[in-house]
Amino acid sequence: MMSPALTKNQSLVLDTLSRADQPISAYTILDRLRDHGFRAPLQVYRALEKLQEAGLVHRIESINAFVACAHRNSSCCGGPHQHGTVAFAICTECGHASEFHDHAIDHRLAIWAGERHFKPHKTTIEIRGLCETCAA
Amino acid sequence: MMSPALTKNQSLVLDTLSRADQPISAYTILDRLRDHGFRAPLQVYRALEKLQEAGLVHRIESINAFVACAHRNSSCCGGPHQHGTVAFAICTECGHASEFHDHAIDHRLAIWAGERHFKPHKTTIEIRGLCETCAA
DNA sequence: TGCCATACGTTATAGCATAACGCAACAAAC
DNA sequence: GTTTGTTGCGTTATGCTATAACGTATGGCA
Repeated sequence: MMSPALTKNQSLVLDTLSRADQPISAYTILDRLRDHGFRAPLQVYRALEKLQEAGLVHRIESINAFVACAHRNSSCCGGPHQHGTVAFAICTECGHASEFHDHAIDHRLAIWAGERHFKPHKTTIEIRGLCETCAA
Repeated sequence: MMSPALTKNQSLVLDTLSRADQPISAYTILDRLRDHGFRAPLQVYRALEKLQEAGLVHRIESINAFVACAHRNSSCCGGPHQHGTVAFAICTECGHASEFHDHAIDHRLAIWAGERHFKPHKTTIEIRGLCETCAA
């Protein structure tokens, strides 16, 4: 379970995501790292791929954006990165995304898959709508 | 709740999706309708937008593809298009997508949203993995 | 008839993602 | 210490996905 240390590019991308207050696109990351020598999209996408594998970054499919894992330093759900499916609630007004986990949902999905002998690899759960502030 | 009849373009797009045995991209739809006079992506996207509003077509976010609603002629879940959130299990090997619904999951998501005063607009649930046939 | 809403067709452009090439750094095997 | 394999890096080019902005056409209705 020992992961290699992050490379320079991977650290830069993760830092950029950590500093963002909402999910941002790969091209936004690229723009924010031009001063650090980034020139091409692949530099971003390659780093993102590794960070996702390490569970440090999540991709939000419905908006083509990326976000640092909100729990990468916590011990919830049995320890870092031991948790189940990641879910997001994304405000379409302010762009903020809340990450959460729900074991009951995981369980229901596991039951559905088990009954049909479907082997899940990656599950996406995303709610788009208005956060409390923006709905008011 | 009376929807206007589909336009010619909308019918062509829906027919194309109904004939496909798996989700297909907007550009694939475009290619399959060139013989019917389609020339530009917007002709497809505009039809897809209306079909989605009518609940006849679903977009699968994780693969940027579209599929005809599997239940558009059924009376499950209290009648046509009265059902809750649509979920998909997509086989990354053969491309097939199974549409399903789970009220328990809907309920859990509703609870999460309610506690945080989040107003859901559209919810995405997608499991990518291997179907029984492809996993064997 | 005039107005309005909706759909349509076209061109252009924006935004997201990967293929394919070669090079560099580093560690394990010999 | 050289070979070899793996991983990451940089660059160019390309492909796929989606929408902006314009004008036209159609049909309902006052």
